[in-house]
Parts: sequence; C-alpha cells; structure tokens
Amino acid sequence: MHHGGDIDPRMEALLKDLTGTQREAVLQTEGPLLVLAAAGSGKTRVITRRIAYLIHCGVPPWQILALTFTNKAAGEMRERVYSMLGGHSEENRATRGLTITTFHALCARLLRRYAVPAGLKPDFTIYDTDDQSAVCKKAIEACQLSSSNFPPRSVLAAISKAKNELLDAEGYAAQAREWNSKNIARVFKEYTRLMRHANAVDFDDLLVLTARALKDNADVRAECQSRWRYLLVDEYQDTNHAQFVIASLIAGGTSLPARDQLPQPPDSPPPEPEPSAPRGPNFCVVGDPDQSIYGWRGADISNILEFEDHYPGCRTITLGENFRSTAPILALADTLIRHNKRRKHKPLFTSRTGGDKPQAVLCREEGHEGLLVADWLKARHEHGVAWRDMAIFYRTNALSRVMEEAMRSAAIPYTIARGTAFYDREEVRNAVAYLRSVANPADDISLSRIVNTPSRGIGKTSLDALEVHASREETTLLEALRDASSVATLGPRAAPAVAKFVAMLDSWTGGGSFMGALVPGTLTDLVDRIVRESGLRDMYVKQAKTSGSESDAERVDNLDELVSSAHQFELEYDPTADAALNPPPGAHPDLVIETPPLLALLRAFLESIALVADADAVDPAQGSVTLMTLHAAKGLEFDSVAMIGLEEGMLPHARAVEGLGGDGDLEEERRLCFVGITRAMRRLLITSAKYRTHRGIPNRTMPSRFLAELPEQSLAISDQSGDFDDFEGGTSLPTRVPGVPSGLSLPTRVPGTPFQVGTLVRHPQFGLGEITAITPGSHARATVKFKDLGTKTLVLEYARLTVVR
DNA sequence: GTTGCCAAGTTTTTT
DNA sequence: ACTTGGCAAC
Repeated sequence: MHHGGDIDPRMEALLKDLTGTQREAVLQTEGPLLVLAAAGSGKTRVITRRIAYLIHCGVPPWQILALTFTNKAAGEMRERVYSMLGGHSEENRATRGLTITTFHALCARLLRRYAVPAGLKPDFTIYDTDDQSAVCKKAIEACQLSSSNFPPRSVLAAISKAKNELLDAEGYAAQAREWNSKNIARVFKEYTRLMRHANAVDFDDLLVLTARALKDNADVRAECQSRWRYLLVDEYQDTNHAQFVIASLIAGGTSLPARDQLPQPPDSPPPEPEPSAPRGPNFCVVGDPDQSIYGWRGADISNILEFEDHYPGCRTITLGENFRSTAPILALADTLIRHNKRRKHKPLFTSRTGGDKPQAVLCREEGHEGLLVADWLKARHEHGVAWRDMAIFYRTNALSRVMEEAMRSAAIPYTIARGTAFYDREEVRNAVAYLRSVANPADDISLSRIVNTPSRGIGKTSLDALEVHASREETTLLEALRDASSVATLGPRAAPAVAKFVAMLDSWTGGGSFMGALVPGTLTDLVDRIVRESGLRDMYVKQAKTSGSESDAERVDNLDELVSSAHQFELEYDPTADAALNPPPGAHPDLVIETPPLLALLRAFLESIALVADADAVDPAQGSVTLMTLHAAKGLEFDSVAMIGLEEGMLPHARAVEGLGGDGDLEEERRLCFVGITRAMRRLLITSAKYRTHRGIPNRTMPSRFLAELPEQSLAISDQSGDFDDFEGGTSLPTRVPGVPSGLSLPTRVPGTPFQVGTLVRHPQFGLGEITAITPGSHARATVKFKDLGTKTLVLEYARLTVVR
C-alpha cells in the first residue's frame, strides 16, 4: 500500500484503540495471513477494521470478499463496516460492490450465474432438510430398500459426509466396500438423480457444485479470481473440505494447496509460487482451532492447523489478549484446553486483575442441580446483575427441561434459545411451496405438497397416477398435470380439478413467462395473490374459526407476515448489488443469463428464505436468563454463566467417547467445554449431578473427566451430593452453592399434602419407597427411592401414592 | 380424507 | 419420558 506523508485522520480513527497485534492484523493487507484469534480477543473488531482499512487504502470494495458461516455474523460485520465507512446506500462509493456474506449464500449466487457450467438450470430450488428427507425416502423406495434398514436420516448423514469430502455418488460407489455402503451408494445415485430432475440442490450441493465449477471450469475460476483480490474467511476452523476448496480456489492459483495435490511423486519439486504473487494470495483467515466444535458436521480442523503449510509465505498473528473474562476464568479455560493435543497453543491472558474463582458443585440429581443453579442466579441478580446477562449452558437440549422447571418455580424469567424458525411452520412452508412451484416448474416435491393443499379433489390416488405418468414419460409432475387428459387412470372428477389447478398456476406466471397483463406486477402482489387465490389463507381462516384455537389464528397471521416480508424484501432488494446478476467488466459473455425481473426477484426471495434461518430466534433475550446448548453459545458472552451436566457421557458425550481411541472427538468435547467457560465474563458455575434421569430411568453418573483435569487451585469444587446412595442418610444435606448467602434451600415438603422428604410411601405398581426429594409448584413432583425398582420422579397429582409412615 | 393410535428413535445443527 | 411419523380404521 502506498501512503506517504501525513497520517490521514480517518485512518487514525480506524486504528485507534487497537492493541499492537490487532493493529498488525489490520495493516498486514497483502499476502496470506493467519489470524489466530482467541476467545474474546476482539476478533470482529479486527476483521471489520481491516476491511475498512483496505477500502481506505484504495482497494475497490468490489474486490473484497468476506465469508462467514452465519447470516448473523455476516450481517453484523456488514453493519459495522458500513457504519465505519459512512453508511450504506447505492450512492456510497465506499461500499459499493463489497461482498460480506455466508459461504452458502455466495455459492447460491455463483451457481445462479454459472448454473449451466455447473450442470443446473438457473431457477433451481434450494431444498431444506425436510425436502431432502422427502427426496431421500423416494430414493430409498426406488432402490427397493426398506426404510427401517436405511433410515433416511442416517442415509442423508452418510451422503452429506461424502459431499463434504467432495465425493459424488460415483466416487462414493467406487470406495464402497460392504453391503451397507454399497446400498447407500445406490440411494445416493438415485437421490442425486431425483434432485437434478427436480432442478433442486441441497445445502451441501451449493458448496459441492461451486467447488466443482471452480475446479473444472477455467472461465469460472478466472472470473472469480479476477474479481476478488482480497479474500477473508471468518471462523476458518469450521470450514469443511468443500469450503476449503472454494476459498483456496477463489484466493488464487489453479490448483489447491497441499492436500489435493497429494499424493505427489516423492521426487517432484514443490510447485513454484506464482510470479505475480511473491508471497501468495491476499487470503486472510481468522479463527481459533480451540473453538472448533463442528467436526461432526464435516468441519475439518486441519484447514486452519495446516494453513501455514498450505501457504509457506504466510504470516501468522496471534491475538491472545482477552478483553472479556476475568483472569481466574481465563486460567481455568487455559488449564482445560491444554489437555488437547491437536492444537496450536496460544497464550491466553488479560491485563485485568481480580475476579472470583469459578465454582463447581456436585449435586445429587437434576432437581437439586436446578435448585442450586436457580439460587446461584438469584444471588447474582441480587448483586445487581441483570437477568439478561446470565445464561445456562448444557450439552444436549434434553437438559433444558429440568432447568426450565427450576426457573419457573424460582420465578426467574428465562428464554430458551432454540430456533423454531418462522419458515419451518407448516403454513409458511405450504405458502413457500407454492412460490417454489411457481419459480421452478420442475420442483415436484413442492408441487406435490400443495397440489391438494387446501383440498381441491386431487387426493393421493390421483397424485399417484400423475406421478406414475410423469416418471413413465420422464417429465415433471407439472407436465403430467398439464397432460392430465391423457392420463387414463385419472378419475373423472380429478381431471377438471387438475385443469383448474394448472390454470391457477398459469395465471400467476403467465404460463411461465412472467409476462402478460394478468401477471402480478410486484413480488408483494404475487405472494399476496398466491396466498389468497390458492385458498391457503381461507383454509386457515376457516380452521381458526372452527377450532377457535389461538395457534390457528396465528397461522393466518404468519401468512400475512410472509406477505409483508416479501414486501420488505422487495424494498431492500438491490439488483445492482447482486454479484450474480452483475458480473464485473470483462465477464465471459456466455455466462451471462437474462431473467424476467419478477422471476429474478422471486428467486432471490426464495433464496433468502432458504438460506436465512430465523434471524431473531437466537438473539439474546431481553430481561431474561438465556438457556441454550453449548453449540448455540459460541460467539456470545454473558456476565454470569452456569454450565450444567458435567458428567461422563453427557459432557464428554457418550457418542464422542465410545469408539476405541476416538480421541479426536473427545478433544472436540473438550473444546465445547472450553467454549462454554470462555463465554463467562465475571462468574462461572459448573455443576454435575450424581444421578441423572434420562429417558425416564435414573442413572448413576460419574463426574466429567474435564472436572478432574481442573485443579483445585483454579476451580473451587464442593461436593453437595452427600450420601445419596444411603437410604437412611440423604435428607440433611447442605443445599447451597458455597458463597451464595441467601437462606434459600431445598424444599422438603409440598404444602397442602402429607408428602415430605423422608415419608415412606406405597405406589400401586412400584411398591414401597421413600421420598428423597420434593419439587413444589403447580405440578409438584417427588423423587421416590423404591425398595426394589430404584429411584423415580413422580408427579404427585398423577402418581397414586399412599403414605405408609 | 381425516383422525387416532402405536411404534421407533432420540448430540450438537451455522446453511 | 417424550415427541414424531406412519399406518389403519372410520
């Protein structure tokens, strides 16, 4: 970069309040750069300043590509960069053409542009998990396999795993050895055939097909490489092989670094660096190997661990200073993560002093654990910490239930961060299926979903006949519908119903051309008309009237909300900013495709729906404690954090432990634990229960090995589980987290009943037992240790318990 | 075409 | 224990 003379004041503003290493990471604009950003080290700040700095140095914004994994991350990054550069608008030269997006969104756009070389039609539909499993079921059926031997879920998992490794159906078949994988290979082939036939892709295909296009098509590669001169990838530790290939190929070169060049003849010299790029491409990756927790989804931690080998000219900058947590919390995290072997060690330090030692408590069972956590949170609240600044983390969603109950009976406001996405609701999915059928006439899955929703006299029998016809004629379902008169097996009542349905679709699309006087003029019109004229809206209105239930009324609201989100999308849609529709100067003319504007808009809308999970669902709640999985916690921070369920089989999860020497997965579990710890700013509580009821069966547990890895000097462990094994003992235990002053203690009786801890009771089925714990509230529960059958937790209302003594 | 019952499967889930 | 999906009967 060329900057002589005076320091520009705006540049100065960009660099101020950055630490030395942060500043280096911003200033090192050229060549490959690995930024190892520890938790809480100001990573986002560095990335956004870096982008702003590049632009400030005169790099045209359209030459910059920043890739993230989530829409949320991309949105935040975009917003911060825009605000640094004077806002975003079409006129703002400073940001025009800048691409900050997710891998999947980038791929979707590239594939629209390069549909033909990628073997697709540009109006392809993106199938979500539900659609995928519908297709998978069909494929399993077509292969004449039983879905009980080949559950779609696990078949899809196998297919996805293969795709992450860039293995296609043929490649998978070639390496399949045993009966099981050979059959999966058959399903894989059929699945792929059905997907292409429906002109549909799944999430993995977005990556796979893009990677393949970049690999195999020199024009595509050249165009991307010449457009994007500065590439930045966030959370690089989470990239899978396909993403690695995409990023590497966009970054530069015609072949891939390291891995894909192997095996090499042992005597061949290392490839010469390209003369135009003495140090390598301007490829900056940011991440933290210690926070790689998506290996099970195909993320390959080697990508970041081996980045320096892939790019020998690479510079590495480590951001180790933590601005989030107190020293004792950091020390704890550091002690834990040092037990991992496969990592790059980096110092974790803070210049802050003071802070409380994290606490661990061994509890009796989950009810006890819930009470302890509730008391702890209450104590924190009394110390002036707002509810919204506290969180409870757990390994699996199943653990949330007990915590919910504990929060409810302690009257602590809470919200559970699990995305029940807007677009997953049945009514919205139905409306979207209409839109997809309109946008992609080959989308048989969507069409079959709506052909009789609401009922219009085209039942299962008719649909089957049409599907058979379609596959015999090797056409789409829609073509079969158009051809209904020649389908002999179709009933006399069904035929006119089908014709009417086809006429309705045509009235929205102008017969597919999206032209004509009767075709809706705007996307909002289109969505609104479809929702109404399809009868979908009326169907839910009617349902709401008859059932009177609130959830049915909500469905109508959701449909209306879909219309307004279409409106919103239309207002914000900026075709000039669409990388796919607007190739840079010099783009290969064969690769440019004309599209009717309304169809382009509809496609873009559908794409945003497919690629945008529920945006607001993950937002930290206002005014309430957040309950979430450890995975969901990544990237967030809270003043006070409670991590529960640190037991063998739970946090390291049983699935990660079982395989012989499956140490790789165990390290991921440890990283998960590390992620949890490093979310805490000031206070951390870790709990482990001696007994945990799982699927209705109480099990004795063992404390997590991770607890054993944390010495007393960095973690205050207190055993409150008492002599729980002892039938006589068990009742007079300390029930507080040490240092939590309030006299809150375990309830020992349920008001208004004879039941209290210690009561001997008889159950009609389970026989004689003793109450060992009580949870009061509207559905009061008692934990009863039965003489013969072990411990069970019963709802007093329903369990027919009689008092013996 | 709709409702209701039984059976099966339950780690995590950025897109 | 609990949800969900497939199938059978009305």
